[in-house]
Amino acid sequence: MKLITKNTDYAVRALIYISRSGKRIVPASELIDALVVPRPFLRKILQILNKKGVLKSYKGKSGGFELARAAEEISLVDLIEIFQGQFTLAECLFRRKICPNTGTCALRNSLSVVEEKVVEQLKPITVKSLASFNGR
Amino acid sequence: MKLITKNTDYAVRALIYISRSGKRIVPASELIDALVVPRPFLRKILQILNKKGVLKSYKGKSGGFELARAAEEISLVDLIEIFQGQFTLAECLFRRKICPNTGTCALRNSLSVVEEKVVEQLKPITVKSLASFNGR
DNA sequence: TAAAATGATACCATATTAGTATCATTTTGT
DNA sequence: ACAAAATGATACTAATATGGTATCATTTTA
Repeated sequence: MKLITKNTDYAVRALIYISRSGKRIVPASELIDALVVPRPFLRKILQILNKKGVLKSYKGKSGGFELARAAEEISLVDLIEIFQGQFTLAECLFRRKICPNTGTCALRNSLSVVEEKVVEQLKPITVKSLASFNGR
Repeated sequence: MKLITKNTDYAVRALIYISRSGKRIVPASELIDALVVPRPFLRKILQILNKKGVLKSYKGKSGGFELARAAEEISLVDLIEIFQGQFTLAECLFRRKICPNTGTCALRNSLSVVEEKVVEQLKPITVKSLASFNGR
């Protein structure tokens, strides 16, 4: 199972790049060149990040994108939830009357704990921490 | 994002049922009745569990399935890896020359730590622990 | 005022997940 | 012996999610 899809992956890379570039407004074209990512796909991703309040966009000639909030306020969980949806367990299928032990499903209960732990692990991973990871 | 797909989900339920039934050999038909799960889908799942050494099958008239190992030796990670593949990060796309910071990718490094933690969380969740969860 | 940017949106291709269908083979209870 | 009750093997279909394209409209500013 994949923890991260390409949407999220590209989003992270783009955000790291923007973060490292200082407070500049970075146009999509520059990101596409730097990251070697398919143009229309990245453009779509940037638009979503804009709508979700992660990036702020500027139209027009010397427009582009900047971080809408501080790099340390953008966590990996945020991005995963934007592109891959909220963490969920298996759908517990009550409609189909599964779960003979009505009410308290063993699997459900165990997984919701795991879920919390996963989020807890991912939360401190931010654009800031990733950007400053290796000097470069 | 979904931590568990239906394959895994049904597999878990089936294993719990078999575990609770004592050391009996349980036929697929009984599982299908009890769990209200689509017959050919569950049959396929059971066959996979047999091939992977989680269940042991018995053909013929009063045949069926029993656990191939102790319930406490069957962990949720095993099942997830059988039906959803090994935990992986995003593919890091070296072929396409992404990752300007060659060698040590910030995202990759951070995620492999997370990955280990997730597995660590899932490991103690076994068929045994799930089966004995709520008395019934 | 044209160039360089983003916004909106609709579309397509592929992979994964979920589920179905069919027939062969084995075993065993009567 | 043999039919019934089980699993094995395998091929197919449907739905959804993922990954990616393409096009045109709108905005801004050098």
